[in-house]
Amino acid sequence: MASIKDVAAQAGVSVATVSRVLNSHPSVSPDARSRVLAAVDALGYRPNAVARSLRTDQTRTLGLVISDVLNPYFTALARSVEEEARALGYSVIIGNADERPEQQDHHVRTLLDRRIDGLLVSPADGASPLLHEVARTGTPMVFVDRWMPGVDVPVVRADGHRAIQDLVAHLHALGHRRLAIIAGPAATTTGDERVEAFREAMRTHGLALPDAYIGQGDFQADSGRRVTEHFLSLPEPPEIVFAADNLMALGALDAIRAHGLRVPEDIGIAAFDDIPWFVHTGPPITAIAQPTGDLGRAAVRALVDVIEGRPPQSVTLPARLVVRSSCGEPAGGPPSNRSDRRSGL
Amino acid sequence: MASIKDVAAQAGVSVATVSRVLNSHPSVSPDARSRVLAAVDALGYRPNAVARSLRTDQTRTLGLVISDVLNPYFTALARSVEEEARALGYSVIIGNADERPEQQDHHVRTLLDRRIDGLLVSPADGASPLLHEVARTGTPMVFVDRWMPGVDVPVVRADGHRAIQDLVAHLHALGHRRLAIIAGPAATTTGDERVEAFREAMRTHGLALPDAYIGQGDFQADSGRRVTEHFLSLPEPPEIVFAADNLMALGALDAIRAHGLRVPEDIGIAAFDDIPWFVHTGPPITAIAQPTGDLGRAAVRALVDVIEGRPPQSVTLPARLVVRSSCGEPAGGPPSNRSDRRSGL
DNA sequence: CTGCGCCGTGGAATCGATTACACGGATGAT
DNA sequence: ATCATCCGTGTAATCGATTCCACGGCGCAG
Repeated sequence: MASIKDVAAQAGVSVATVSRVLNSHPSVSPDARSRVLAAVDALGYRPNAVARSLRTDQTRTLGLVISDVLNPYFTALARSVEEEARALGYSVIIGNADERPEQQDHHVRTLLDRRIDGLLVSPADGASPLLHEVARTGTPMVFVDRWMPGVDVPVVRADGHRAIQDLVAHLHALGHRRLAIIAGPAATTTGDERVEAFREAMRTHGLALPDAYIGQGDFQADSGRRVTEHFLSLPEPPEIVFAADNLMALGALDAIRAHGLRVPEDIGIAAFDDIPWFVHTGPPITAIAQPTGDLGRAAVRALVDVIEGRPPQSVTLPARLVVRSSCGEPAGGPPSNRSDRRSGL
Repeated sequence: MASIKDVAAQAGVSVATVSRVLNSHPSVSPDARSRVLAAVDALGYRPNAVARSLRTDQTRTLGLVISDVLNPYFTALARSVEEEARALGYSVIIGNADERPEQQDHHVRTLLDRRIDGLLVSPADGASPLLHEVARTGTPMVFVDRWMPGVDVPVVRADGHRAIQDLVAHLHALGHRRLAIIAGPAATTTGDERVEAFREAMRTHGLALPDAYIGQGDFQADSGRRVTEHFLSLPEPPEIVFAADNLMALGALDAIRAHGLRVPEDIGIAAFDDIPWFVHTGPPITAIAQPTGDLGRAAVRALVDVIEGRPPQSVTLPARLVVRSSCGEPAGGPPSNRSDRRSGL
């Protein structure tokens, strides 16, 4: 592969001049510039980003460590992150933690070894010493979706409090009283937060939330299955199961189907995260939608602000309830939810 | 951030010795080794991968350019690719083409600029001059899922011929005669191939496949919607719509729902690609499943073979039909498909 | 006419690693 | 005792870029 030396030789100038042309430095004669450009073209020369990074101490690359690539919520996030980053002249390297703290740390370390300019993380684990260390050493970092309490880093996330209140109000209005939740890992802020918001909403509506109705999941489908099995085995099973993410909702559906039960007649279901498929499940699933696109864009902007020395901003955007029929037919009869005419994918 | 010089100073040795310890070169005294290790630990030193790559001319990184991150098939593929690569000591940088040739080329170029050791591509476009060029210059490359005819590069993919034959046989047995297909872009091999296999299977069963029943899609949900609208407006609409990927199936469902039609009573649906949600759609969708995990692993192994100078192998694995109820109840009555008890996500 | 300053350019240092080569000392063979 | 060998180590070249500094030539002002 041709190097800058080859270009310099071909153009009859020094490497310094070639570099100046390539970086559009002002003081280069039109003559030299065109000879360099011609040589670049002739040789199909492309600057070696590795060498350039070594010298300039910047890679124009962002690291994004997401909790799970198989989760449509995170891929939607990843997509908007990459798009915004590209628009700002950065590339993105994605690391998939698979909800496993060791794997998260592995990716963080690898990304740091490659000297990425900044890190976007959705921590799979509230207590990673490595991430604490990273924050302490001043590596530009922004948390997205989840965060770590006590770490002074901008956070970009959606707030589900209001939407969860709306959800419980909706369920209450439909006559449901026994509501259960499949929680995310307590080690994640989103896990905690959603349970707390749910608990609070239940209190607001004068409903009890017994411990038996709080199942411990891990944001993966299997745990949704397991917890739902448990709910169904209770002497008095819940009327509604609310899953704290879409994959656990998938698992819950698996379990319900395995028991030969019908939704919503025998048991209702709702989920945090809205995905295109929820429109077409049997029945369509009531969900809380997050503004993934805005989240991704805001996260990148905050991170780039840190990197380029501007004061960054934490951002919290509201999530919103999307009512479908998985908890019983909303008043007014047959499906008429206009927002569902297109899946938006 | 501490460099190798700092470690050398701290340990009282030269940088060469530090490097030797780090690369477990044999001739280092136990004493020096332990002093270096202590210094590394004290300083929290991590080798700069950028500098290392510049010197050794290898990055131990693979590039993966997929057609669409929002497509669960490709994220499943990406996950298995990353896993296998990690097992072999490589990292993976994912580029998302979004089914757009320019964006694909953008990522290919960026990856090459970073001097990745090898490239895994699922070409969004049959004729990218850039990819031709890359193949010609001998950059290690392997095609996965889709390929480019006439480019001499190993291909790892699933073969759907047999599964499509099985699908048409199944539909024929259910009494369906008017089958339509939503094809992928003709510029992709998978697009072409699936139509051809379908056409052949129709012929085998003595069925006609009029041009009006071949809709042109682009592997995205919107096109599935559009093509299905068209099918439904035909004087004699098809009894079954077969979508060449899962996103177009999603779009088809959107269109069918918008028309207030029921599946499978009014119209049946089947899809290429199986995803966990197909079990829970209303009704569960008959699909052709690809062995994504094996595909990803085989692709990485083939690529690493090329990189490390071993003879690589093209691999073709069979896809298989998974019958559910979206085309009508299979003989034997109510759902009893054991393979659907768990979603496998 | 002289001198100052600017412009275009090249030489060389630099980034942080790896590694070829040289060198001194110890060891073993004769 | 002598010499070859080997081991552990350090010096310095190198990878491919960027960028500081110096230098020659030219234009312009005094």
